[in-house]
Amino acid sequence: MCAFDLLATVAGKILHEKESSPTSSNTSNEKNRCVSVQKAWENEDNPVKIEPSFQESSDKRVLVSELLHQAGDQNFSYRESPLPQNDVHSGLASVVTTDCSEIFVAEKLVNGEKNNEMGSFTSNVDLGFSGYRDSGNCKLDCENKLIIKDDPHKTGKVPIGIGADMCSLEDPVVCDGRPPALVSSDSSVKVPLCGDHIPCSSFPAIRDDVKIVSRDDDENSSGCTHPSTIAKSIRPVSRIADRRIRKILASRYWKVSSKLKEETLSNVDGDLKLICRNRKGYYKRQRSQMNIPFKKRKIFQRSSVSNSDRWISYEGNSHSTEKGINGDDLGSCLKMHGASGTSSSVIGQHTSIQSRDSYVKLRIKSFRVPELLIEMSETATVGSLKRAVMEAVTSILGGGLRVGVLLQGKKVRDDNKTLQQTGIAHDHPLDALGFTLEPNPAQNPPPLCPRDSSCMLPCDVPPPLTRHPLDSTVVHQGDSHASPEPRAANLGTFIESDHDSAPSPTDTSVDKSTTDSKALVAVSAMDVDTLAVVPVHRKLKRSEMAQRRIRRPFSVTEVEALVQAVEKLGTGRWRDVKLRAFDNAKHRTYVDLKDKWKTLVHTARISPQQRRGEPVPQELLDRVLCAHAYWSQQQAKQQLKQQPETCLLL
DNA sequence: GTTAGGG
DNA sequence: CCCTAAC
Repeated sequence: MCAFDLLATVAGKILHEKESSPTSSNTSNEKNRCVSVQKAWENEDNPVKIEPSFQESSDKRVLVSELLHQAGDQNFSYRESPLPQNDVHSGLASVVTTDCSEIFVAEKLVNGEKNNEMGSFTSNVDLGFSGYRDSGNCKLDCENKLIIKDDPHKTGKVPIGIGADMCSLEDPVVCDGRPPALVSSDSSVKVPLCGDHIPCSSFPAIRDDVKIVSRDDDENSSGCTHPSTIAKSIRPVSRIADRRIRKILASRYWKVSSKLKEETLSNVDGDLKLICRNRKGYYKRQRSQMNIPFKKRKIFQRSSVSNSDRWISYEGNSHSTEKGINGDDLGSCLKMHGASGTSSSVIGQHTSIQSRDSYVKLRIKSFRVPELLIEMSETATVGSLKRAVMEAVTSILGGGLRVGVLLQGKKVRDDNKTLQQTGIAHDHPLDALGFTLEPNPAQNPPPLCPRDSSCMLPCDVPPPLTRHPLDSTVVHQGDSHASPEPRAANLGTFIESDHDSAPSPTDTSVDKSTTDSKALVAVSAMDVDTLAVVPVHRKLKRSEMAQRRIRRPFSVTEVEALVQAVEKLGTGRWRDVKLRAFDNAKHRTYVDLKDKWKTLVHTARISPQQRRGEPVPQELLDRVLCAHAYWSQQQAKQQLKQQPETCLLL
C-alpha cells in the first residue's frame, strides 16, 4: 500500500531588493505623486521601484536540494496526493508554521504496515490536532525554510519545516526616538494648579497644559507616539502582523490516514468538526507562545499555524488532486480523498518501481511570491508601505493559491505526469526544479466551519484575484522574453490565472515561457501604472475600511493629558479636550477620548486587582474620580439651574 | 459634526 | 473601538 507522506507548507517572502527614492519630479503634483512598487522592467522614471523577490536571485528560488530517500518499507510507494497539492490555498496538506526553526509539520499517518495495506479500508481521515505538541519558539523573523524531508528509515515521519523569512514582523517598529510627545500647548501661560472652573481643592496638581502629540503622519500608522510607549507601539504592529501572518501562512494541519476507502467519507464531517475545535485550542496555544495580541474577529484565513513537529501525511492519486485543484472545497476534497482508493496510473507506475531511485526528495527553502504591484503616496509612512505590501500579499494569499512547478524555468502544467516522466526525478539537476505560489483563479473555498464557530477560520477572505477586472487584462509580454524563467513564470501565473485554469488539451507536460506569452497581452506603461494602483488601493481601502482601527492603548502620559484636560474643560466637551490636549494625536478622536475617560472612570472604581493593561497611577485615577465627581456635580447644578428657568418661562 | 451611551 | 441615536 502506498504510504507517501506529503507535507506542504507555504510561505512567501517579500523582499525589497531595491529601493530608491523617486527621482526628481519636476512635473507632477507632489501630493499626487506616488511611489510605486512595480515591476522592474517597467522602468519608469518617477516611481520608486521596488522589486519584490521575483528575480532569479538564488535565495528566492525554491530549491530542491535533497533527494528523497526511498521509504524504508518496500511496500511504500509514491503516490501523488489526492489533495490539491498544487493548490496550496485549498490544499489540505499545507501546513504553516511560524516557528523559525525547521518546523515539522506532518505526522505520518500511515506507517505502511503490511497488515494495514490494501486490504484494510477502515482507516479514517484524521484531521485533528490531538497530537499537537508545542514546539519551541515562534519567532517570525527567521529564515524562510520549507523542508520536505523523508527519512528513509523512519517510516513514521516526513518533516516539512518552514520558517517565515517574510515574517520579520516582530521587528520593532522604528521609532523616531524623539522625546516624549508631552508638550505644553501654551508654555507662556502659567496655568494655576486649579483649573478655571475647578476649586483648587478639587485637584491636587494640575500642571501646565499637557498636549499629546502624535507623530503619526498616517492615522493608521503604528508608529510610536512617544518613547514611553515604544514597547506598546510595537504591539499593534505585531498584532496586525500576527493576523496577517496567519493569513499569509495560511495552512492546514492534516493528518490523513493512508488507508483510503469509501467509509472514510462518513468520517469527514466529524473530523472537520474536530479540526475546528482543535484549532481553537491550538490557536490559543499559539497565541500565548507568540505573545502577540490578536484580533478576535475575522482574523483567520481558514488555517492555523502549526509549530508542532507532527507530521501531516496524505496520499491519493492524481485524479483527486486535479479535482481538488479545480476549486473543490474541503469537503469534496476529502471525499475525493476518501474515494481515492482507486489507483491511478501514476500510482501504478510507482508501485511497480520499487527501487530506491524511484523516490524524489525535495527540499524547498522558500517560495517565490507572485508579482506584487503597489503604489503609494510619497508621503505615506514606511509603516503604511509595509502594510500595503502585506495587504497585497494577503490579498493574493487570501484569494487562493496553488503551487506551480517549474522545471528549468518551464512551467510544468500536466499534473498527471509523473515526476519520472517529467524528468524531475533524474533528468535534471535538482536545482532546476522550482516552485511558485500562484493565485488560484477559482479558489475561494467556503470556510471549513460556520462563521460563528470558534474555529479560527477565515471569514473575510479577500475575493479571489480573478474577480478583479485586471486579472484578465494585466499581462506582460515582453517579460517572458526578457526573463524566461522565474519571473516570467511568476508574472505569467499571477496574471494569466484564467488562462491557466483551463489548460488546453494540447498542453504539453512542460510549457515554455514563451508559450505562455501567447496568452499574455502587452500593457502600456500607463496602463500598468493605472492598473497597479487600482487593485491595491481598492483592496486596501476595502480591507482597511472593513478593518477595525488598531487598538492603541493609552499611555500613562496620554492619560495624564486627558485627565488634565478634562479637569479643566469638563466631561462634556470632548472636542475641546481633543483640541486642547490631543490636537496633534491624529489617531485619537474625541470619541476615543470620551471612551477613554469612560474606561478611566470605570477603572478608578474597580479594585486594582481587576484592572488590566498598563497600570495607571493611582494618583491619576484619583484625579479622574475627582474630576468626574466634580463635573457631574456641575452638570447637575446646571440642570437645576435650568429647571427653574424653564419653569419661569412657562 | 458632536455628544452620549450601549455593545 | 465600534455603532448609533440624538442633537
